Amino acid sequence: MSGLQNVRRPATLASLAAELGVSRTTVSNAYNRPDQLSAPLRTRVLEAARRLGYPGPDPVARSLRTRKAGAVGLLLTEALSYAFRDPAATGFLEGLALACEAAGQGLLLVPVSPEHVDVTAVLQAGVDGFIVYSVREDDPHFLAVLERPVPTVVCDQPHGVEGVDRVGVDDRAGMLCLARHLTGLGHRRIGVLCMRLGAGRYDGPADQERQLGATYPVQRDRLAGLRDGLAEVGVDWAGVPVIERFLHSVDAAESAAAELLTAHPDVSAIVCTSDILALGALRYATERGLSVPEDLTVTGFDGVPEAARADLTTVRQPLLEKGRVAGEMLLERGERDRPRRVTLPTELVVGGTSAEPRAAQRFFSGW
Amino acid sequence: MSGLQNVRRPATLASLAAELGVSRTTVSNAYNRPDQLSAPLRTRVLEAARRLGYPGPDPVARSLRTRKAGAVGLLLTEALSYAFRDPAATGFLEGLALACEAAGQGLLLVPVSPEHVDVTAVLQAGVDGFIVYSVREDDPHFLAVLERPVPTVVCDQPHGVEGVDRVGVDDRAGMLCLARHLTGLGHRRIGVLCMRLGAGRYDGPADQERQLGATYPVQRDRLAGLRDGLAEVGVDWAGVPVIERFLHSVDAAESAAAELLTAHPDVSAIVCTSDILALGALRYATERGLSVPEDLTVTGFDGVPEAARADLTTVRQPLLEKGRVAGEMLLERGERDRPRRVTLPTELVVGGTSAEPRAAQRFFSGW
DNA sequence: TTGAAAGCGCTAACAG
DNA sequence: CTGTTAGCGCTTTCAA
Repeated sequence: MSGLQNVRRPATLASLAAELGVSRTTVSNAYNRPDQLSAPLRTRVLEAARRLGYPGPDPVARSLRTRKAGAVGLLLTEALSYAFRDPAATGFLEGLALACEAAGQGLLLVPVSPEHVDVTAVLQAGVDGFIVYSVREDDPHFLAVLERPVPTVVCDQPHGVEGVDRVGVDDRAGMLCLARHLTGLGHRRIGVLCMRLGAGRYDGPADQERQLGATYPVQRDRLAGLRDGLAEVGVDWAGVPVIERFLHSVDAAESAAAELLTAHPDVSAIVCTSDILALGALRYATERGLSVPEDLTVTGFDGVPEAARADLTTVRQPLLEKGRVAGEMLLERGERDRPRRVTLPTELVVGGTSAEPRAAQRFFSGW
Repeated sequence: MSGLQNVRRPATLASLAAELGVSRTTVSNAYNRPDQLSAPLRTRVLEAARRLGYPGPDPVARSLRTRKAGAVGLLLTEALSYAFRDPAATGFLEGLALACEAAGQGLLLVPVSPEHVDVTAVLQAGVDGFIVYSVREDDPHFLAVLERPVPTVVCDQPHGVEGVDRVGVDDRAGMLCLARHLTGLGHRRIGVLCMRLGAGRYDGPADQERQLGATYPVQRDRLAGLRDGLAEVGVDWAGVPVIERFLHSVDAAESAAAELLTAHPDVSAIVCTSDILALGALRYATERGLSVPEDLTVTGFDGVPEAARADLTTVRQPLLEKGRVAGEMLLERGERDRPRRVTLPTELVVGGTSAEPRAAQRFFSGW
């Protein structure tokens, strides 16, 4: 626990009222309903407040009374600081912040450590609702959020939670589109880099069983979209190597690319389930002396700014928009009869990192 | 009752106690002081809680009673969404988030619109303290923070506020160091791009008067450091053109660079008071067909990741560290006798965007 | 080990 | 326009 100590509160609404010889209501009204008292009296109250160093009604006491906290809680699957590091998260959060701003609501980043499961922070958060960003289906923090009697909006994952609104994109369709782009170019020998598929720390090849057991629907769907696309040209998914990384970072992806190409030197394209992973694959290619796209095609997913700068072939999703919609869904007043599901469109962005495979690679295409 | 998701609070501590036929204290203890009651009784309480859908003590009521909110407020000078867009802010926030995480404290982003001044959000925030990130000296939101009877830590600016801790870097010394690097290379005709200097929206040249009246100490100091460095080689500051931009973006900086070079085509170096501005200057140079550093030297300040990627000559400051220190200063237990001032070191990073000016440019150096 | 009592600081009817 | 009356839901001495 931190030792953050509040400085002693100098004055309260009651003490101010006593000082002035008026009722507490009057002081309260001076702040909350200026039209309920005479202007001169109000001025007198406010002036006395300044003199006594009274900063206005205590926010927590007001929240208790009015039953609203004026803030939205944000639950991330990762450590809090991740929010500021992953560009896809950053884009989402910028949109969310925009929505909060517009509604005059605060945004409370709830501190959860992915290491020690500790739900108290979720239970402790003084918020009017939660935004849950891309967490595992069985995340205990998420389960705690569901306990709280406040509205919740999920972004991306998990899917289909009863009574909870959700905004996301069609990951499967997006990836299918990308897959067709690659098969159209002639790629048949494809390797995959994906993000974590389950709760435990695991780095390495993800076999079919592991893929099917994934508790991250987004990853599951992106892989499924690729599988669909490859199936269309007769490529058996069982033969497609998938390398998984627990950490979502460029460094981790670089090692994953190394692992993939060492075990399968004949792949002509590396499909990554995120742009960050693709950036790692690109870096590995550069260090290995492979030129992209001549020697190797690399693709991503998300469409983050860094990807655009690297001219990456990817599937772009409207990150900022997704954040804004999530915020609006939560903050929108009015009755919701039933949970809403919003799916935003994706767009294939063909950059300079994908091209036809070399003739030699195509030659062996009956993989 | 499918009290799954909606706004109605299903049960309270009191109702649970009544249901079980025990006192409220006992239920409270079951959550907060497990050692104060028998294990079986505690189990009975917790089980009943689950059955009745009681999510544990209401956080707001608890906060009122215990006088701690479990969260830290963050005040930014800009719109909330800016926090996720400016890489310097992002680095700071990542560090701050790390500190909050470690202390189990939430981080509440306080919604302030730079347009309409509305202090209510600051007064409304249920937090145990504030971090103020780089705001104007006379920012009304900041003044409201000072009213609140909670500890406050300022990052960067404003300077020297009574009774308030501060963490920052020595902007003036950092810029002096950079200035010497440039004068050492032989630059004498220097133009400057700087961030906003005052409250009002202004874009254009900033004369000496405007510079002196700046309400952003960081900008003031960075300019002063440059002035000092130029004075050492006899360059009169009065002749150094400074172009100011209200918006801190690459686009804005690009137009500022255009403005500068149009009015002063003979400058051999553009010194920018931030990396973002420098990135804009670089872009302008590229579009104009100028090669950097052959035709033009460009420098930044901050040392954000994007700057490193662009191999920018800049002054690096420990952004993440700054955030962490700010958080720790606020959350640290123990009495503080007097306000603490922490100044973190800066480091000159010589990249590929600075070099000796062309001979022709040097020729006119008696500017 | 448990309970009774006393508020934390404020807002919202409802009267006057 | 102003005051009176009730709590919001919880924690915390202090006794039993």
